[in-house]
Amino acid sequence: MDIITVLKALSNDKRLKILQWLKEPKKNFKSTHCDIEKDGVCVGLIEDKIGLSQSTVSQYLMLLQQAGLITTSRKGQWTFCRRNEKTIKELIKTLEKL
Amino acid sequence: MDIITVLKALSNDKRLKILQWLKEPKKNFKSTHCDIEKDGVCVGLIEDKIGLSQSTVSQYLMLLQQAGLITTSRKGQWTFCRRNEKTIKELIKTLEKL
DNA sequence: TTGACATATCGAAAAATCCCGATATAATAG
DNA sequence: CTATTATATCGGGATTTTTCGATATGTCAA
Repeated sequence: MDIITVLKALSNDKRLKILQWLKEPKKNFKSTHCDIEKDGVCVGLIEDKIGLSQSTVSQYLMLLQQAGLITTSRKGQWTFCRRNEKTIKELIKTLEKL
Repeated sequence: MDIITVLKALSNDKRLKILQWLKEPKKNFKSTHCDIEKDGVCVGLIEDKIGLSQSTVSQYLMLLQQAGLITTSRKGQWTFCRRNEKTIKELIKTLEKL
């Protein structure tokens, strides 16, 4: 985990929002075509909710992924996202020692 | 505490370094003219150590202060800095709930 | 009050971030 | 194979961040 990369990724209210939403995917997203609990949240659902362009969301998710804050998995035509609690815990541990 | 302001302030390795140094002022700074333990660390000591211009350091400290991460107090010609543990704890709490 | 030291503020160049629309790619339905 | 849907990537304009040198301000000592 690169602490600066992680902190930068979090330093944006839209990206922070995404991470918050992904904490409780079922509560925050509704899908007709997939099981959010099981699969995760697909990119399109985030796009619909956040009020940013498709390309921006795609780039933000890539950023969050590179920081290790989310993981993504492609299933057919969809890319599913979940939080990566490991990095979030690591971040908190690092900040506690800071 | 504005979480985005705090995260932005932390998202820079020099500023993070300053905050780390201020965790153990006595270990990280030597002063001839003041009692670090009692007064805090004066701006000049940070300037000497960090390898940035005086103006940049002054601005970074202002930024950290505005984020609530440090407090400063003027004593005579010196400005002394200390960590503000309150905000750091608040940040950690917020991230734990995130 | 004048000089020396400590710090703050100003103005700006360079780099990074934010965010978009257009376009590319990948997968599926028909 | 082709159109449609989902996502990724490219190129770029606008804004913010990074960092500096120059200058201003504030304080003390002589």
